[in-house]
Amino acid sequence: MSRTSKTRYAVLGMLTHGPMTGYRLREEINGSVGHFWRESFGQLYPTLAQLEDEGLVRRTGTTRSDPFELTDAGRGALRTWLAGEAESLTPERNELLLQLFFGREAPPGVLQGHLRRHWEALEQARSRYAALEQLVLAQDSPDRTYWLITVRHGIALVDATLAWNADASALLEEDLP
Amino acid sequence: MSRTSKTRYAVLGMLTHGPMTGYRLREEINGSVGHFWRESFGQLYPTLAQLEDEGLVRRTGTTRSDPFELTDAGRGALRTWLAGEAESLTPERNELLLQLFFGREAPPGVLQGHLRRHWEALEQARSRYAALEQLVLAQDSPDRTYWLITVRHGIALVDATLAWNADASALLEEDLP
DNA sequence: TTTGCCATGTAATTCGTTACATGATTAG
DNA sequence: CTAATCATGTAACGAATTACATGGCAAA
Repeated sequence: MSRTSKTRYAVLGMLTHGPMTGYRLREEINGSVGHFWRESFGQLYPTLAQLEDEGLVRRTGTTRSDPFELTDAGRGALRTWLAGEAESLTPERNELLLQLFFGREAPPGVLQGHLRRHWEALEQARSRYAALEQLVLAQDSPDRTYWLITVRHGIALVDATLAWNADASALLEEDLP
Repeated sequence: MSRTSKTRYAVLGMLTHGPMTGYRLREEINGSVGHFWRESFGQLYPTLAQLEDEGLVRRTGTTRSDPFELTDAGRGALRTWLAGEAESLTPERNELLLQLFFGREAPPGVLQGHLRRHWEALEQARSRYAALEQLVLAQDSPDRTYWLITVRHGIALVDATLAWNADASALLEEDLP
């Protein structure tokens, strides 16, 4: 868990793409950076209210469903965060790895099964990334390079994990006799 | 955040290596699987107490500082978990990627700086993994293969991330003019 | 007119970390 | 004797998800 929430920067950042309602904001976030950053309403709305209080964000109109836009202060806060160093992420808990680590206790075969299912999930993720990459490459936006970089990250990790998965399966096989 | 805590399985699993106190347990966990699973005392002790209540774990002696050992029920619970499918992990939030995604708003040069520092951290992680791998390879334990698999996972991810980092830097350079 | 989507919010709950407090034992 | 390490626990806090509740509006 992060020491302090970064939800605000996801919001401020997305609003550089134009005014949006909270609802839309969440769709955009989970749609575009969903592979490494997701937001829930329970997190989003309180954050949005706080940003409004702090004057980093304002409604473009007067009704409750008018979209929000970035204020100058908001853009400033975003740039300050961008210039700062990201908190190094604490190692993520990986349940599959934990199972493998204690694999000696597992009935024979189940680990291979786990790896096979994991492989299939990875393959699916791989195709989603491939499609997303094509989409980004077809873009003509000043953001294109930045978006491409984040997609390539996902691809790099999935490919590495696929290779590892195959390696792990082979190691398990060798170990059987 | 995971739906239900898996701390208990880290504990039960570690106790297959022999009786241990809570203190020791935490050292062992953070030492051996620390690259993908860490525990804090605030999490560990209550979990241990609960496991004792459920009869999955018992003190080897009568004093407060006697180590815990696995009961038959505990080993059974561990095996049941091992046979089941791991919860698929929700995509981890990655602050650096978020910064890169909104990179258009960043002052020129800072992103390259972020990537360079990230590179250096990765290099350090890489050497730690290399050392750990040698350690595991030198082992002669029935667990060796399983341990190796988890170390290789770390290596695969770090290597992939290093390659991506270089790629990202290059993309940013191209984008400058 | 009713189904579904857009939109906003809150409450309950869970997970987890950090900080704090305490005491026993051991090494110097 | 005293500092470090081993050992146990709790309290405070924060992040985040899930579920729930509400209402407007548009299309079928």
